[in-house]
Amino acid sequence: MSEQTSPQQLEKTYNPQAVEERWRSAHWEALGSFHAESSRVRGGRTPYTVLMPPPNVTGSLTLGHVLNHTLQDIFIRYARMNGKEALWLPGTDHAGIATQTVVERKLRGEGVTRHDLGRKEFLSKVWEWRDEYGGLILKQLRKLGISCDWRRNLFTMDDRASEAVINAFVALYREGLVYRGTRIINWCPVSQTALSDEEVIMKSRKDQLVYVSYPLAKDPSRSITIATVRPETILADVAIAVNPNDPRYADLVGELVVVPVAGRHVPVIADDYVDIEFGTGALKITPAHDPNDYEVARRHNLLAFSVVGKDGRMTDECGYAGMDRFEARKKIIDDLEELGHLVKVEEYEHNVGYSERADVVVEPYLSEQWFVKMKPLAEPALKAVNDGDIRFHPEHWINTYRHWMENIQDWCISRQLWWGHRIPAWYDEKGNVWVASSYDEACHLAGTDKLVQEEDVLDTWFSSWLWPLTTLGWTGLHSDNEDLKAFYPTDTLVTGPDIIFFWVARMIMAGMHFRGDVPFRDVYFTSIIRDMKGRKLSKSLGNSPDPLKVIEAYGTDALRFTIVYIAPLGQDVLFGEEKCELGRNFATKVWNASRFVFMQRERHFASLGEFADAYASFVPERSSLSDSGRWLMSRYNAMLERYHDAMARFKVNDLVKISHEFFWGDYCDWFLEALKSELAGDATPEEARNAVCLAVRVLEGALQTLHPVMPFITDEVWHAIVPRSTEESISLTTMPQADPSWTAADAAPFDLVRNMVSEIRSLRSAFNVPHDLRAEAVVRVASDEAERALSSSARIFPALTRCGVALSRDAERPAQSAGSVVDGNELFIRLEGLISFEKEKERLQKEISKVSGYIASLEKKLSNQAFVANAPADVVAKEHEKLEEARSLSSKLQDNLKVLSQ
RNA sequence: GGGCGGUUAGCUCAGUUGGUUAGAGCGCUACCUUGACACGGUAGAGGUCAGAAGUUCGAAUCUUCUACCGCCCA
Repeated sequence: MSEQTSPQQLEKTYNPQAVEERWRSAHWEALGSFHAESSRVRGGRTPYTVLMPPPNVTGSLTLGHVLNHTLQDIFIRYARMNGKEALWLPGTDHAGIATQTVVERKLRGEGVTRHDLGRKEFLSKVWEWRDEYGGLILKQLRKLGISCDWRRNLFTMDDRASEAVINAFVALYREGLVYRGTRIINWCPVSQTALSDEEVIMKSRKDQLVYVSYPLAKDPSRSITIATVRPETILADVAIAVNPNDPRYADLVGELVVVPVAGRHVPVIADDYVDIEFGTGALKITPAHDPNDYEVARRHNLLAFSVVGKDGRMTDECGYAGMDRFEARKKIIDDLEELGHLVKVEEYEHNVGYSERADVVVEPYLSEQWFVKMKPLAEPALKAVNDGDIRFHPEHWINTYRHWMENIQDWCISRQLWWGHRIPAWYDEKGNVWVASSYDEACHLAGTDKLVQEEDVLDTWFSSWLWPLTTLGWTGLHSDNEDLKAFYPTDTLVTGPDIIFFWVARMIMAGMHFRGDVPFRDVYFTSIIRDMKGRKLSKSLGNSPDPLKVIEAYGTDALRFTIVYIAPLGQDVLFGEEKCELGRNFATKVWNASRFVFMQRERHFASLGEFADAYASFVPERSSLSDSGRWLMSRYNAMLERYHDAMARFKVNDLVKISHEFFWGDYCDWFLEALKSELAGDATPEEARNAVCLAVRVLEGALQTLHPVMPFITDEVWHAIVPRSTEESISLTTMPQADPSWTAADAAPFDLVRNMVSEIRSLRSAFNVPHDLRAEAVVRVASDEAERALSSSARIFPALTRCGVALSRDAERPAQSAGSVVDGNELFIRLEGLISFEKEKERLQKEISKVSGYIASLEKKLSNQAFVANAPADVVAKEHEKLEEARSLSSKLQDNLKVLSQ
């Protein structure tokens, strides 16, 4: 046990770097403060688990990560401070294509390809790379001060996770949910691998729509014209299709036409798939290069063959072989023209699929791949969300989810890469496939050891979809352990809506299928961060600030606070580095206010020990508090109620605003300002100490509510409240709860004082009273309560308004004064030599006409029988009340005006 | 083509189940270095809530249509 305590005096200026260094993750990691244990759940504590979306191991920290992980940290710290056994599971993702690309690029710099090295050697190079650079993102995340259980850090290629992947694959295969088949898949010619539909991004692209005529074999004078955006694939045509209901081509169905350039004869077929409206109504059928054509060809028993290779170059026998597909496109248009087959060319804008990683046009490619049959998995996953077992925030994402689930396509999971989980399938000499968890098992099944393993690896998402299971130690169908029992299902998943299909939907499927229960209860979809012009952040635009530089300039707390403050649930956010001034300014405010409170503590207590004793036994009670103290307790408890409510509704953004507003607006601007004059006045030592204890108590509570957002500064200040060891933490304290016994009635007296202060300040300003001139005010109080409230806070007026305030039940308006009405009490400020009668008349006139307009609208409303008859009684009563007040205000103002006019 | 968002002060956004004289932050204007804080304080200016129609005693809020912007899926 360390006896070290933190300094009780705060430095004069707030230095975020020093403070944050003191309370870095490393400090808490060494102490194990954020470790969660299943044994404590068994002992009765409620678990709360957050699953970190594993960042890409090649990645470095972006603002997206900052937002996402700050939100997760807020959820987890909030839960921890509410007595839950809070577990945050961190890890990284092996990111097959991205990582392989990075390492291959590095090798290329050394003049080596992965094929030169061979698979085994290459993989060891990738691991070397991972060990050297793969920890970067985690190191950077630690800088954010996030409170994970780092002992449980998992990498998707770790043995435990790999075992789970293999076992899941084998299990699905045996259930008939994984299969191997020949299909048209999305092929990335750059990465040279298959991609799933989700890894293809549709982008608008200007191409040419080329009209080509195909002469009839029996009568070259007649022809049929088709329109295509991919003329280079004409070489692989197997038919021309028309709609059976299209009278234009009815007589041609069954005829043979000659494929231009290629010279082959292909039939004209009739198929419902053809859109009569599009182009000429005749469609070339090229089954190896278009999934729809592939289906048409199957229906008509036509063979498919390909003319574009894996590298995106032509493989035909018509003289284009070796040319890039886009060059071939240009050339064939020229050739068609020369041969007289080109009818016309139109500009044409359409959507084309691009590879997400390599950003090149994806080639629909006919090949044998592994797939997961999705329908049976989708059904329970859809039901879980429809039944509300999983809730989305914001809710509307349910529509997108539902639509995808209802139209789900099989998932292509094989990748022609080396980095990843190699598919556990082996081929014997006859080409039979044996799927098994190990080579030995496969040999046993095959009855031979002459087996060759499948070359392909699995899609990275095939390991990510098991994340809720593998992070808790699941390794296969029947595996179970204490962590799974205690922490599965997890609670809150924070992630971007862009991976709702890739990841969220598939995790739900895997959870339901392999564990029979949802993987999480709530999914919080984060905002997309854009620059100040609303553009997506990207490296190429150079509009992507480096979070680490922002942290250096403003502090981590400031960045965390700012990004959450500006990111409402479900809305995109526009981020500019300078917005962090918001967080920096607030951190400074927290620091300075705390410093002030501690100064008062030093002043009114003989020693820290004496304070600590008094503070330990301090209970804020109405009888011992001033009006401002009671007001503070009322506001504080109202704040707490809204704060917890915001959290329950996943409105993290509101929660931050609520704490911020309370701290700055209520605590600093009013309570501390009032406290200054209370302590400077004739308060007894006991009253003063009581007030200081209250100030510290509410400061401590406010720090607690801010802690999930600003972990560093709150821990620093918290340690200065009373002597506390550096092994203690505000993060391990219990979050204050609202005490409903404090009500608005407790706030009322001081609210009148506040309103009076504001009105006096307004009048001073309206008449340009020099700020250093002390003025005299008279208040004709309207009630005993008002008199009591104003007189008991009388000493704060001079400090806050530079006015002496005299109270009276029957004061006359002093000559040469400005007048106003505050909550029914008449206020006059003597302004000898300053007041312009004309100006005051004008001001009153303006005020009166404003109130008259208001009165008129209320009268109109209340004289409307339909309103009185239909509106709820309390609403009508409220309107009457408003009218009364407005009338009384109006008459007082008019009296004022009359005095001036005499 | 289908779906989902958005349109409120110069800018960025709040506005809970319809019942306010429509709010905040930034920016702007004026004043203020008062022993916590100028990364601060005080006061102020600024909006016919995209447009139209409808429902209602009452619409920024509900319905329909229109326009524009953004995203997702075909």
